[in-house]
Amino acid sequence: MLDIRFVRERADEVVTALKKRGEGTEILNAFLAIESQRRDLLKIVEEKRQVRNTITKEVGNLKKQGKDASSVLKEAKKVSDGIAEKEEVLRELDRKGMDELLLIPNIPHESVPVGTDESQNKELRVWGAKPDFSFEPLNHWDIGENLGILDFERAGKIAGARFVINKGAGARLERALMNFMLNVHTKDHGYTEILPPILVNRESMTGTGQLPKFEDDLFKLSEESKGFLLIPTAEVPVTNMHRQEILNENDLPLYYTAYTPCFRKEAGAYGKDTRGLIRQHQFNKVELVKFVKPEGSYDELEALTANAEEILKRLGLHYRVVCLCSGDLGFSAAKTYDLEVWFPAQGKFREISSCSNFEDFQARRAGIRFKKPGKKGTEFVHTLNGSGLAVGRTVAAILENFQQEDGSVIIPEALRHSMGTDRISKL
RNA sequence: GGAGAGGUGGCCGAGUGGUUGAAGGCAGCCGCCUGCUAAGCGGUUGUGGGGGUCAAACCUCACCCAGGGUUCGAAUCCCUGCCUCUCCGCCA
Repeated sequence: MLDIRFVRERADEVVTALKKRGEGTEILNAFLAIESQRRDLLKIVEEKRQVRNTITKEVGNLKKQGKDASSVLKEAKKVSDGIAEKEEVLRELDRKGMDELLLIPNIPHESVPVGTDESQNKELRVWGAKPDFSFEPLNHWDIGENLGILDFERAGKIAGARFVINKGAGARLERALMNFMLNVHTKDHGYTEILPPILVNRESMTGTGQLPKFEDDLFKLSEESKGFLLIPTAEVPVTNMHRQEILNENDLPLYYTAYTPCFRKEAGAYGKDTRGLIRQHQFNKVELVKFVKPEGSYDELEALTANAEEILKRLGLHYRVVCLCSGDLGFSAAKTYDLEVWFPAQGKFREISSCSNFEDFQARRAGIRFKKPGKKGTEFVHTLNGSGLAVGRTVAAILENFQQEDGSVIIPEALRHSMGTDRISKL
C-alpha cells in the first residue's frame, strides 16, 4: 500500500509509475475522488465531535454538582443528532477509499528498466556454462519417469493435474535439497529458520499483497473450515509474523528462512507448462525474508539475491540474473531480480527464484514499524524476500543438467552425502 | 464439540456510564541530592489522523482485542467475531 498522503499530494508520480507498469489510472482517480470527499467529511465530523465533547463535559459537571442539566441536555441531543449518520458515511468512504488504495501497485524503483513485458527484462550476469551433451537431452519429466522417481500419472489419480509424487531417490533428492538450502542459509548466511503455519487468515494475505487483488490465484478453505487460505509462498506467514508490531531499531535487520509447501491455483496458466515440475499446484520452496531499515534496503536486496545465487553455484547449475522491467514487476515489488536456471531440453532459462525489495509497501499494509530510541514516532521497515530456492524446479534442473546418456543422473557434490550416492540410476 | 473465566499503555495492574489517554507499581529518560550499598527526591515517557509551523511549539479528532449497537456522553452497558486460560469430550 502506498502512503495516502503521498498519493494525494504527488498523484502525478503515481500516474507515472502506473504508466511504467502499463496500467491505467482509473483506480487512482477513483481513489482520489473518494479521498477528497472523505477528507471534507472528516473535517466536518471532527468539528461536530469537538462541539459535542465540550457540551457533554458540561453535562457531566452540572450533574456532578447536582444541578439541573436538562436545558444543556437538550442542546447536547441536538448536536449529537446527525453525527451518527455522518460517521456512517465517513466509515463507508474510509472503506471504499481503502479498497481502491489496496489495488494500487507499488512504485517501481528508479533503477528498474522501463518495459512492457518480460522480453524487456535486463540480463545482468550469467554464471556457469551450458552443459555439453553428446546426445539429445531429455525433459526432466521423462528422466524422472524413466528412473521411477517421479510419478505424474498416479499423482493425477490421487489429486489431479499439476501434482507429482516423488518416489525413492526422487523423494530423497527433494528432501536433501530442502535441507541443503536451509543449512546454507542458516549456517553460512545468518538467517533464522522458521517453520510457519501454511494456512493463514485474510489479514495476512492482505498484509503481503496477495489480497484483495489476487484472490483467484489462492486455494481457500470453506467458511465452515474458518475460511483459511493456503499460502502461495512462505513470504506470507513469515512477513506477517511481525504484522502490527513496533520493532526496536536494534532488532533490525531480521533475516528469516523458511521451508514450506506452497499452493497455487495457476488459474491463468491453462496450457502453460502442463508437463513436468515447473508449474505445480503444490510445491516446496525455501524462502528468504528480510526486515530491514529503509536506508540500506537495496544493499540488502543485492545480498539476498547473492544468498539465493549461492545455492545454484554450489549445485553447479548454470543460471543468469535478470532485473525485471517495470511491466513485468509484481504488484507489491519496487524492484525484482529473477534467477533463471538453464533447462537444456527446453533450451532456455526458467525462473527458479525471484528476489524483491518491497520497500515499505508491505510494511504499511501490515503495520510493521520500528522505533528509533530517543526519537519520536515510528518508521515503516522495508521488507524483502526471495526464493532460496524453489525446490521442485531445482530437482527439475538437476535432472536435466546432469543427465547422462545411459539415463542416469549425476548428483551434485553438495548433495552426495545426504543422498548417500553420487548418481541416480534405474533400478 | 460442551461449560466457565478473561482480553486495559513497554511490562504488571486499578478502573463498571461523566475533565480517564487512562490511578498505582515496574522499566526507560532528564535533573537534583548523597562519601555507603542495583539507595533517596522531583519531573518526564503511547500510537495514528487532520490543522498549524521553515522547523518546532501549539490546536484538534480517534484509539483501553476487533467490528457494530445503546446513550447527551462508554475502557465501563448490549450484540457479534477473534484470541488466551481452566474443566469435560474427542484426537495426531
